[in-house]
Amino acid sequence: MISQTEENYLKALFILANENGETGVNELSKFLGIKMPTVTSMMKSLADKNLVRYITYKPVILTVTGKKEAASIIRKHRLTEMYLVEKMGFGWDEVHEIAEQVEHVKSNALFDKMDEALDFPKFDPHGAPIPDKNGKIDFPDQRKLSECKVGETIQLSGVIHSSDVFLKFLNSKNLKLGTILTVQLIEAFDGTRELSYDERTAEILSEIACEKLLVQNLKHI
Amino acid sequence: MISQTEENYLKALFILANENGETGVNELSKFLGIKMPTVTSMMKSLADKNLVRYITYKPVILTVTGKKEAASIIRKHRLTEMYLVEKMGFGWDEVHEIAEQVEHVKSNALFDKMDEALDFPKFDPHGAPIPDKNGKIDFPDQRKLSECKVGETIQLSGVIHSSDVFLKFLNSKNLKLGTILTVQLIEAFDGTRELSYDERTAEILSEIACEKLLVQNLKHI
DNA sequence: ATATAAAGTTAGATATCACTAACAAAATTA
DNA sequence: TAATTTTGTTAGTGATATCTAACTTTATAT
Ligand SMILES: [Mn+2]
Ligand SMILES: [Mn+2]
Ligand SMILES: [Mn+2]
Ligand SMILES: [Mn+2]
Repeated sequence: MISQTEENYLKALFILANENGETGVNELSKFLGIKMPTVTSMMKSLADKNLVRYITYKPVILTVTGKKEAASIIRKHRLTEMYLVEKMGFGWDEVHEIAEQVEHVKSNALFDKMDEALDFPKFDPHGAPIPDKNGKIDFPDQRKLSECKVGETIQLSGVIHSSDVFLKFLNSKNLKLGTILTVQLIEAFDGTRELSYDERTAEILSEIACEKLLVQNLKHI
Repeated sequence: MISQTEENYLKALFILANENGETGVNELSKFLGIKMPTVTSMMKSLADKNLVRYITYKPVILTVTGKKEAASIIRKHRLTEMYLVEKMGFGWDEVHEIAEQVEHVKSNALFDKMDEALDFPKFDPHGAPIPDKNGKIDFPDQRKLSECKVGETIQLSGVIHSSDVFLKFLNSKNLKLGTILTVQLIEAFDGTRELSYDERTAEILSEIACEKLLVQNLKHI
């Protein structure tokens, strides 16, 4: 049995993994808000359970089993968020904390029912891909809005690390997933962007905000 | 903050409370499947938090705060069961274990949404009353089927301590909440009942089963 | 190359929640 | 009333998950 605490570590490792699938103890510690010695000892115990590969002073890597477990929890989290938004009338800024708890419920049936009721969604309300039952994730062709050039027209398709403060800010600008944007201007001095979308012709967004927004090219018919 | 573990103790105390609101440590221990010394020490710690009144060798009583907390958890449990059955297509024999976990989710909004979606139900799928937000429970006028006399016609309105085995057994007999029953015969020897309902004229039910079924008088128009 | 900073570990403490073994009180039976 | 059973407590142990303080290793900067 994997405890709720362990599940949160596995999920974090999955999310933080770099290109090599590695995560430093310090990074993990900061992300979870748990002190490094606690993380170190948890890594030892996860290694004993064959969920991570861990050598002292080296970054941590999820095993195949660990990766599968992590993906399963992320799947539950994202299905829950989608269900709360689509079927229960929550806003996208209200669901993360609830999903953080519901993701630990031991019941495949519950999440299968959500999946079915939602007609097997591929993305959560923040545009993050939902892993399938085998833990496979279908990453869409996204880049950051901050990487787009002046004149480009793209579609908002995701938000990174969606804090409710940021999501409420997007609400106030009427920015939603699916919104089609054109980059009108990039301020050379501080990277501030001027964007047009809907009826808005010159909405201003800081570079920091643009780094948290994911976009895709428009789909042609 | 009340932990998940503590919540389960409070809920049990609420359910087991006798006429005086008391529960013995032994009874609690058996109900929760936790050894008595553990229960004793938990009672001390709940008393420190002012959730129970506890004097050594005396039965335990919930304080007003404790009772309120317990009712709130029971409310969450029963709303969840109702939501799973009514909105997600689960059977009444499949929801208890899931609700046992979901009841601990810290989010008033989640349960308020369920309540609203269900149009503020008064009973759960097993006929148990759902406490209101203030913890008040509206007990219906129920008695056990085993207490009914030959010739009485009543309506099935609840099941006691609903294990999935028992519920599946009721499914197999096509017994549901709302079913109208007539007691045709009570076997003097062992208390076995012969019942008629729907198109069935002589369905046999053991006394043990009848003790687990709650009925009410038919409502007149 | 050395000093400093950052990252990571070890050791030891604490809280929570469980257990067994041994004992004590209360209730029941003889 | 005395013996026995049931109920309940105390004491001591262990697992899990957290922390702080002190130390070590690795990486970075001078
Ligand atoms: Mn989330
Ligand atoms: Mn979580
Ligand atoms: Mn239940
Ligand atoms: Mn529970």
